[in-house]
Formats: sequence, C-alpha cells, structure tokens
Amino acid sequence: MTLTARTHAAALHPFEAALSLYVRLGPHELNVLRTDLGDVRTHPTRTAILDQDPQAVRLITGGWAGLARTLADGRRQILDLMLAGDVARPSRGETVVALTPVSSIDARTMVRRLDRQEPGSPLARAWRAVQLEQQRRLLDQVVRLGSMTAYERTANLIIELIRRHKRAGLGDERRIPWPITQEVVSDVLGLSIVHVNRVLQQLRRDRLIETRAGFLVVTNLEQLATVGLSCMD
Amino acid sequence: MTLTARTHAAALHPFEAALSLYVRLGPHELNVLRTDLGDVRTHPTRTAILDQDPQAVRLITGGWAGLARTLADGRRQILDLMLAGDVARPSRGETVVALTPVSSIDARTMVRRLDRQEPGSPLARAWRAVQLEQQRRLLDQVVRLGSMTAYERTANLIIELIRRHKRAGLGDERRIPWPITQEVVSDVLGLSIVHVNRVLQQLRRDRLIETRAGFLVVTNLEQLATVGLSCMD
DNA sequence: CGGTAGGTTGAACATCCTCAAACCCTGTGG
DNA sequence: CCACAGGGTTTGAGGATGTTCAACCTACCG
Repeated sequence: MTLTARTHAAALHPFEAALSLYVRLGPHELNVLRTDLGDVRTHPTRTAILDQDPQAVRLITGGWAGLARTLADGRRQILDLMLAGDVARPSRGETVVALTPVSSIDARTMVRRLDRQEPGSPLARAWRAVQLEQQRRLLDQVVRLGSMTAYERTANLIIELIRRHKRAGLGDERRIPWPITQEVVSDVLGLSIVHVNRVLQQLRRDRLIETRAGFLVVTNLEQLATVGLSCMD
Repeated sequence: MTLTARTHAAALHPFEAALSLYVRLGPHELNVLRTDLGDVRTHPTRTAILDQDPQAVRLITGGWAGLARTLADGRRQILDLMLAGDVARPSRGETVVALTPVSSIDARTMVRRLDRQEPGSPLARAWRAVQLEQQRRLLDQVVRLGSMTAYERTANLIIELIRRHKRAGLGDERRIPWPITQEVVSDVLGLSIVHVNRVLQQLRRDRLIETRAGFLVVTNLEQLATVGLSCMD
C-alpha cells in the first residue's frame, strides 16, 4: 500500500506537491488523484502534445512544454511554460507543444473528478488554488510583455522559473535546468532570437547568471530580483 | 413579479446576457442571480473599485473599469478592461480601478451561489463558460503585447471591444462608446501616450476609424479585421 | 479670465529588429 | 579519420519602431 503509493508518487509528485501546498493529502485525496490514470506518452521536441480536442487533458510529468498560439504569418507566441506537474488543457486556438522531449499522462478522468468535487471541500479548494496560480502566471506574463524592457523581462522569467522549480521540489535556489533554446525564450518574451541572445550575454556580463551544460546558475539572485521584480510581489 | 424581475433585469442585463449565451435562464436561474444582491455604488474616475480585499466581488453595471497592476516605478499595466456585465474579482497585487465614472453592485453572495452550484448543472456550466471567456481575453492580451505592432494592437483592441459590446447587446456593429483617454489605451497596450496618439491618427488617416463625441466609429471593419486579426479566430 | 485635463506636434534618441554571415557543436556517412 | 550537414549560438551593420522631452493647442469648468 505505502509501496504502491510511493511508486505512483514518483510519477506524479510535482502535481501532488503543488496541491499539497493547500491541502493535506490523505487517503481520500490520494485516491481521487491516483485512480484510473490514462495512458503515458512521450512527445519529441516540437510536436503537439494537445491540439484541437477540447476534451483532452494531460498532466506533464517530465520535460518542458508550452501553451502556444500560432499566428497567420507563422510567428508563434508562447503564452505559458508548462513544467512537470502542470496540467495542460488548451482551449480553442491554442496548442500545447513540446519544447523538449516531454512525458505526459492522460489526466482527463482525474481532472473531471477534481472538477466534480463538492465545492468547498478541501481538495476542491486546493485544485482551485492551483488553477488560480496558473492564472496568476498569465497576469505576470501580461505585465512582462506590456511594461518591462527586454532585460527586465528576461530576469523576471528566470525568477519565475526558479520559484516554480523550488515550489515543485526540483532544483535548488540557484540552479535550474535550462533545456530550452533561445528561440523558445524569444517566443515567450516576444523578442527576436538575436536580441534574446544579447540580453542573456548582458546578464552574464553583469554577473547575474551563468549558463553551463543545460543548466542556468544564478550568481546574484538579489540583483536579479531588483531587476526583474520592479513590480510584482 | 414579472415587474420586479424586469426591474432587476434592467440593472443586470449585460451579465445575464453573457450567461444566457450558454444557458436558458429559467425561474430557478434568475432566482440564483437576482436574490440578495448587495449595495450599489458609484465610483468616480481614477478611484479603486476593489482593492486588497480578496473576498470582495463586484459586478460592473455601468462605465468602464480596468484590472490593473501598479509597478514600483509608478507605471501601471492594465491587464483587462471591464465593462458592464463583467465580474470584478482582483487577486492579490491587482486593483480594479474606474477608468470612467463606474456603477457597481456587490455580487459576493451571488458569485458564491454560482460557485456552489452543483458541478455540471447548466448554470454552473454557463458560469464556467463566462469565466473561460474572461481567461481567453487574457490570452488575447498576451498575444497582443507579445507579437503585434502598435498599429495591430490598437486595431485588435478595438475589435475586441466591438465584439464585447455586440455580445452584451450594447452598441451596434460599427459604433461603440469610447469614454477612455489615450493614457488608458497606452496602459492597456503597453505603449507611450504619444505613440497611441499617433497610431490612432494613422488609423483615422487610413479611414479605418473615426472618433467623435465620445464614440468610436468603425468605417472599414473588414480592413480593421485584417490588420488586427493576423492570428486569432 | 485662469486653470486643468486631454490631445497634438516636432526633434532627438533608445530599444529592438532584420539580414547576413560566421562559428560551434554534435551526429552521420564516406 | 575526415567531410559535411544541421541546429543552435554569436557577431556586426543598418534600419524600423517606439520613447522621451518639451512645447503648444483646445475645450471645458470654476
């Protein structure tokens, strides 16, 4: 029992960790979360994880994905990055695309169960809080794009990713995986690839970050925060 | 009975109209929507309608408001415009500010009732759809700020406002109220006031719009759409 | 009248983009 | 082992887009 629980926990841990910030996960809650999960899949980079089907819901279990819109002229805007533990549920017009090799699991029935929980129950509240957190990220993204310079946007994005990794129990305070190309960053931040490159160089020259071997190391978190948080909490 | 219902309908109509796109509003639903509404208030331009209190919820019944974040350096980003029929519920860090004189009504208990509706019931589904619509606007805003030029952003915003007015049953297809200053537009679109001014002039010179006496008239909707919808549906 | 809020204009400048080329690394096939 | 191809990063130069500052204009309001 504990064993199977632990086994499942290994696969789902980041999502459960997110929920457990708001609710104590007892046997009942774990039952809701772990029963009847769908198929596991892996998605190569650049392929769609979810597309068009409004019913489909998948839980990211590894790798980085992006909620994206593609414009008529071919340009794409990544609206939100999705990491392990995030629930991917695009609405009409959006796609969830694998930015690195991604593993995911069909979470349709689990999410349906969460949505059907008695409103006001602890688990329903936690689920609601997780969704609000996701909404909050969208608002942060609007502020980034609307009222920050390229330098500030980049710093701010890095800070968001550090927080999310810490919250999910992955990576320490100063070092996070950095598996994405500068093109992806440019599609998130609404900048050209070339300019992203120059901004990252500037951040390195200013000794705020280093990038090495698929990781990003923050060498001056305090300074990074003063640059990237001229606004938010 | 019909009379009091009609009276209330006059005040709430835009919100009910939004819901009624997804659910037939029978006596039961109207009872949920119209019972026990809170105090009506009016807010002068530039004052906060909602601030800090995470429990408070107000329904805009007239005027234009904005969901805004204020940055440390004083600059503000308007995340979403809120018109009559929109539910204002800022989370921590945001404020709902009156951009024109606004009238609003305390909708805390009504929203609580909606949230507590049996999940899956028609009214609950409609309420969910309205919230998704709001979320969709946020995604549109991200695309605007992230991957459109000033000219396109402005056209796109105008189109959004036309759609919303039509959907709410206010204003016809080609003429909507335009009660906001260029400063407000600049805070929505992430541009300087001066540049908003020049872009609006350009739109006028290109014979896409006219502005007169507190109204915006679209003189070439087709062209405006090709400019402003290089992406979205 | 004077004051204020909003709109408009010009000039100088900063930021960011585009285009084009070079470079680096890794994997692949001869 | 080398040649080469491809994806990603880096660099430079020139240009488009948008900002800042400062002034002026207009309408409205006391």
